[in-house]
Amino acid sequence: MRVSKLFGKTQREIPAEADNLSHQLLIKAGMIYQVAAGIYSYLPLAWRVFKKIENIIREEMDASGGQELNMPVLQPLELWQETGRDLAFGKGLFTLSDRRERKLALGPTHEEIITILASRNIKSYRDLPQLLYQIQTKFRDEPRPRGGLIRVREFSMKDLYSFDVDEERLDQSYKKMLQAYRNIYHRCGLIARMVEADSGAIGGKDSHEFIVITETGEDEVIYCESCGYSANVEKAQSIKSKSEDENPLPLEEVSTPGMATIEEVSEFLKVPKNKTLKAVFYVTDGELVFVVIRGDIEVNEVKLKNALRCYELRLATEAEVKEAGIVAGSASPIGIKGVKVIADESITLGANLVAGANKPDTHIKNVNYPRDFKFDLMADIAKAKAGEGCPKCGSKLASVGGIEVGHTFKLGTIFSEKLGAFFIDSSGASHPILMGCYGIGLDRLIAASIEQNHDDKGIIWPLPIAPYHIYLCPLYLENPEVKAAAENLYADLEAERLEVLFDDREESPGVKFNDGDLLGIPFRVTISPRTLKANSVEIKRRSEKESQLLLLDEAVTKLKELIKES
RNA sequence: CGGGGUGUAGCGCAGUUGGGUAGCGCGCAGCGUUUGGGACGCUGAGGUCGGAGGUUCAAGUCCUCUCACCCCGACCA
Repeated sequence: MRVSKLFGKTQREIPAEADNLSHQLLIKAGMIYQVAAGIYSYLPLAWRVFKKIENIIREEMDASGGQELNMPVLQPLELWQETGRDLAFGKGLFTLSDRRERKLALGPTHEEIITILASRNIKSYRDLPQLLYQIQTKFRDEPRPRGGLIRVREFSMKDLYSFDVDEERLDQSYKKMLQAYRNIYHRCGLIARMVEADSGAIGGKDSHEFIVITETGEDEVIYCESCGYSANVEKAQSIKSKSEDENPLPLEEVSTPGMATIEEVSEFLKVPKNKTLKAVFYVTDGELVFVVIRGDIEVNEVKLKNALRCYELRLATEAEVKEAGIVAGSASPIGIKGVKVIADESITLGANLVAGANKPDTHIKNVNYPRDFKFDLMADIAKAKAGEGCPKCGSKLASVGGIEVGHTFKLGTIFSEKLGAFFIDSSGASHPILMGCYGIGLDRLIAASIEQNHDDKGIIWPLPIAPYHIYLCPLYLENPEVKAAAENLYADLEAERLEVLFDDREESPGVKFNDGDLLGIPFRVTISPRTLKANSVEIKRRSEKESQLLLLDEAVTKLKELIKES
């Protein structure tokens, strides 16, 4: 490909709205163009990267026994109502009506469709196991698209679904996929960390995410250096500090004028935050919920949502709290009525705590559970923090940010039961098929790869996903010798079917070098009067500083070797 | 949806306070001189000032409504 003909221009300045690194570089390199919030066009260079990633994924899926198929984007909304996932996805589901006013959804994922498909085509244990996948466009009306390709509304996902006869076989399929995923990330030049995850709207039991650690990641991983435990913060557990055992003292009301937050109360009463109780109010599917948790711990809303088995969860407004007759700032589980109370397990860690009094400007000292209050449900709804104890080994937990580039779920039988995907075993008995699902976001993989492979000059593509392998960069093209040598070398490289981007523009060396670095092509081949004097070309890896001279005659063979080795 | 911000040439911005000729840099086109890490000179093209309505002799600037985009939070590949 000749740069002079390449569709898409590099930019010297980046649009103000791009503040994420991969987003900035993709735009600066002229690889993507934003059409609307979370909707992008891919220009030829980025599209080549996309297709390479797609092929790597396809190869790995096929190698582990997957069969590729294709399912529709347009899906009847009824199907979603049948599994209740129209509610689970809520507004995230793009919906529309056809000319007969039939409701349709744009598929955000395909468990429903694939399960129906399985129910028609899998009848016997002899038909199992199956690994079925597609690489296809998904639509999700994200509340807030962001970060360029990291979070978009229209994106490409490889989604594979496994079908097995029992848990044990499901585990085997699951393991197979985990290994395929590791291969994929490795081949894309990514270091991805596998962590325990919440299964969210997809549902199911075991779930893992693959997170690429980056500076600008939107996910948080809690992990343990010593035993290797790692989990998304949404799922992570931790051992919280416990205050010293004390004998319960009698309740005592204290005046706390104007003190509403835990900080204020703890400061005012000279009591550490972990010896206070905090009240937090949520509204879930229309109902007010009172959450009690130790003052120094934050509520993990994902865990809370799971504990309540609800679709919608949000913090209650002040008005809603007031309307329920609760005194914000001094709310207390003691003597509260008419509200569902959820307690975090942390309330058992410590004695003689400070809680609200359900009276303005008043708190109560020496509150002890179970002596002083009751609740409707106790669960682990605490957010884990770095510095707390590892749930597996007790060592100190740490935290890092990253981008989720893959998610796997053991679905079990939730979909097969709802949608009637059963098989007959060898004894003639009918069972629901055990399912798993496994997703990788391709667009995000591109973004993550840039986040992990770049320098201040631009992108450094790992060879397997680079749009081209060689940046052929002649200097002083108006010099006939340079011109002839460059054209010849270009023709020879093309003849060997090497992937060459030929910068045939009459630009200054600085412009060419900078563009080459920005585009991140792995090998740069420079030809100039200087190199020709030695009858040679200069070769430089994008990832390294040093360059080397190669004889012109040997250049093609040598480059071929270098690319093969990489 | 809650909070914050921005819309003026392809990109980055000034001009809005105090209404009166549409500006700068980069990029783009032509010519010339340069050029081993984003060169310089000259000439030129490019604008519904996000949109609609209003006030005014006159609106990029004032008023009303509206749309889009970005950032922080709830969502997730």
